[in-house]
Amino acid sequence: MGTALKRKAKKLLSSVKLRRTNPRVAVLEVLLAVDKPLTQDQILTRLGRDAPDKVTIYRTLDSFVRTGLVHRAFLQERVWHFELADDCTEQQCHPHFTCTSCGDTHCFTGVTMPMAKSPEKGFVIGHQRVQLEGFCPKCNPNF
Amino acid sequence: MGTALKRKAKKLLSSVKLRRTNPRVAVLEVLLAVDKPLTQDQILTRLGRDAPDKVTIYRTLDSFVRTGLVHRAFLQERVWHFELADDCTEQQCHPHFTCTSCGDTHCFTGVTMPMAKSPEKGFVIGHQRVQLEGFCPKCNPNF
DNA sequence: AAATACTTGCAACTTAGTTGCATTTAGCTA
DNA sequence: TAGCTAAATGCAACTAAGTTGCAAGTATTT
Repeated sequence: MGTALKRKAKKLLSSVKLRRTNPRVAVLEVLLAVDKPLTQDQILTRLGRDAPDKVTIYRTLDSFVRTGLVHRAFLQERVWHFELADDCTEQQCHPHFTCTSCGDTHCFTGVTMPMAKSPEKGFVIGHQRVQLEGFCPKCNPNF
Repeated sequence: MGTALKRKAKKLLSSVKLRRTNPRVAVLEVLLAVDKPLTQDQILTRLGRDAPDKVTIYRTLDSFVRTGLVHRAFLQERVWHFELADDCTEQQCHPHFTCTSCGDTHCFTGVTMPMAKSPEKGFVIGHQRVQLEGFCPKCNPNF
């Protein structure tokens, strides 16, 4: 893990007043390095040999979500995906694309979607999530 | 359960060449009556006293999804929601709204969203899903 | 009405997430 | 810098929703 990432991770932790523990720095480093939504299990795998307990990762991510450092991006196949919350507005994140062939997920960061409008009075739309499915370039047969 | 619904359910079953069994008719009746996404558990509850086994409901819904009668609308809190597939296009369904206060889900059937555009060559977007969160009229404090 | 392939129900399993509790540790204070 | 204390960790055990295997039952076909 690069030292620059480590430094960035530590800075982020103190910015939200979370204790700078090894598991937290490690998990945050992974998310900073990858910069796309990962499941807890994927994070665990990437931490490799000396990864903390899965419960620690669970609670670590929970603390990140509580402090707004990280978003629960979406639930796919009964698994939460987590990603850094940096470029998301209050109302919506960028769309997420999942390849139905290889299962890989990509952030469509540059793509903006208009907010849906309530069909009738009384509904307050606080947050909008857009999920896309299809083939990624790697799995696209005519590409 | 109304006899009209039952008749409609039976007709739908034969239209997709599925055997007309009691559990299937019952589950389909529930979905026809409610006309919004329900979880397997919600369906089980609505069937009440003489509901079939939860595994039967699981497999029943599976057969409905296979034949295109029903959509898996989305996964919320690790639970699939199922709804009739009638008014959905190939590319997208209507947006779904979930109240963060009472947890109730509504279909925004009248609301259309533009399809997201791929940010780079090679991605094929086959399906788009839009999820909304906020307060429903019942839970909206200023309504 | 009999044959048969499809359905059902039960039990047991899987997986991701979650909780309780004893132990350890980061960051504060003296 | 040592000691204190609240916060964080790891282990084990639990939960919920979905899933599979298999024997028994049933809808459709002939």
